[in-house]
Amino acid sequence: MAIIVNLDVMMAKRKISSGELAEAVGITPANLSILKNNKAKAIRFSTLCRLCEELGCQPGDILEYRKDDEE
Amino acid sequence: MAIIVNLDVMMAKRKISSGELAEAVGITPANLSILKNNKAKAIRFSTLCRLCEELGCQPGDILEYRKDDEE
DNA sequence: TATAAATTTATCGTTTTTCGATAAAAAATT
DNA sequence: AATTTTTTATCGAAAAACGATAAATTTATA
Repeated sequence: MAIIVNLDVMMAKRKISSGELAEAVGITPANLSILKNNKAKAIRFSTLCRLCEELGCQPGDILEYRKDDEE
Repeated sequence: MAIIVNLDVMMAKRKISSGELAEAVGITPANLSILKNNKAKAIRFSTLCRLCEELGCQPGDILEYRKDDEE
């Protein structure tokens, strides 16, 4: 099982690029990429907060719990 | 704005105590308490994962983005 | 109400991980 | 093909989780 970071969906909805989102959220594009591609092992609430704010969404729209055998 | 950790709701639904949940998830009751009472500033996906697994829920059931003026 | 149990708070040390800065590689766009 | 965007990688510093532990507080119970 794992936690999946699903930023792409909301980014597509808001029509915002990685560069723009990184800029808006205040993290480097490199770090956003790590988050976006499930390379991160944790997240600060401050970062999650700014992501939700910028994307106008809830943590549940970004984070997903998935069992190994699912999907 | 802030990220709110809302474990109580799911714990009540599953009728599980803090002690039991800590035990099941594999963290100390002290650390679960910190998480549960919004004293944590970040969370490891491995911990969030085990919480979701044990409570049979999604991250969205536990984490909430809330604007300062709301609620 | 007194006692016991559960939960919360606090501190310390260690380990983990974010995150910035940066550069290079890869991919996508024009 | 050239440019832009995104991803990957590395390094170091700062932040924070987390365990262990103990004390304080709250809650439950006899």
